[in-house]
Amino acid sequence: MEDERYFGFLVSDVARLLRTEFDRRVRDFGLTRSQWLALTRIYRQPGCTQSELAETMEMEKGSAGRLIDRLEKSRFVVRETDPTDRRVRRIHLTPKAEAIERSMRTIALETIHEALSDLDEAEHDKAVEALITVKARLQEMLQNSNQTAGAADRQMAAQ
Amino acid sequence: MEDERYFGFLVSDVARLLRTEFDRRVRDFGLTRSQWLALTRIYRQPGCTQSELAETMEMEKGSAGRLIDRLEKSRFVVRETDPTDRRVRRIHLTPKAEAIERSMRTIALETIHEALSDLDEAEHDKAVEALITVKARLQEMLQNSNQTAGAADRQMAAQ
DNA sequence: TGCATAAAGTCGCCTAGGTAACTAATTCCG
DNA sequence: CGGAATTAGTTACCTAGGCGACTTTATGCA
Repeated sequence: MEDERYFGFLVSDVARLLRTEFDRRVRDFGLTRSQWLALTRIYRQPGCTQSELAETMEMEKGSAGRLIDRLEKSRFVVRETDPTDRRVRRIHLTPKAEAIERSMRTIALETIHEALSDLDEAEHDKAVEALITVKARLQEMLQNSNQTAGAADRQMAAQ
Repeated sequence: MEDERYFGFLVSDVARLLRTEFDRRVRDFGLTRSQWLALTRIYRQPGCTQSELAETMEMEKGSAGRLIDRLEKSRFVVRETDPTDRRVRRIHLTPKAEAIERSMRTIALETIHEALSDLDEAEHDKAVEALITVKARLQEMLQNSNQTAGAADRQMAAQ
């Protein structure tokens, strides 16, 4: 099938395979790739709010909230209330999470290193550049379709 | 955050953004990117079995089965029994699905074209080559981790 | 000050996909 | 031939993530 060469298919396939492989390698740690991604973000931004986390992970706050639910249930994070703003819940890692942060990062680096082992440095750099370019364009596209949706809403509401 | 440059994060982000944008554009058609991907496969392989579809889509047969459930509920495909093997269910597109096949493909091409519009042809080709390479490596890695780990494997392989 | 608007989270509903256990049908082989 | 192993599919349970409605709390402005 010649659309094995289509960028859209390829990038989705690679993302899925990467996630599956990584999840297999870390299953014994009791968390998943998404959860680990969240942990690394919280690790570098301790006490962040859920909305901030959603922002840096580029996902909906509902999805981020549920991710945190699971992390909290597994005792990797705790939610703390903010004394100055009773809406927000600040996220902190537990010692348990901090203890495995390094091992998880090692596994992540090993996994990606192995996955990329057939690329030389120039090919890798080119691919990263291309992905950054495409990602930026997609973010613009999504922002636009968000705006048009919002504009339509406002029109509807005005009537 | 400097890991915006990490291949693993980038490829996942691009895949997710692409899926979200495409899903937004085709929502009015009543299906999703995954469902459309399945339709294109069935279009070129009418009467395929669910296992064959799972194979070409590189997913578990359980996931493929549920995808077909939804497509069947929306009247895009029908399951037919095979007279020579009562286990299998052969999938066919309905006229409704065939009618929108072309429009969906157009939207897919437009979406990916727009997403890639900041890459020149050489950059695009390089990126596709890199993704093909990485995908092949990941498939090998997954195949290996599928095999039950341990010395038994190496014994098997040695024979 | 008071009210409208915006922001932070939560929840319900949806699709998507993996894993594992299970049934039914078929094939393989002694 | 008959029993074991394989294959096709379904199902239950899990995580992940989008979308929208909703509540609670803050903020901004007349």
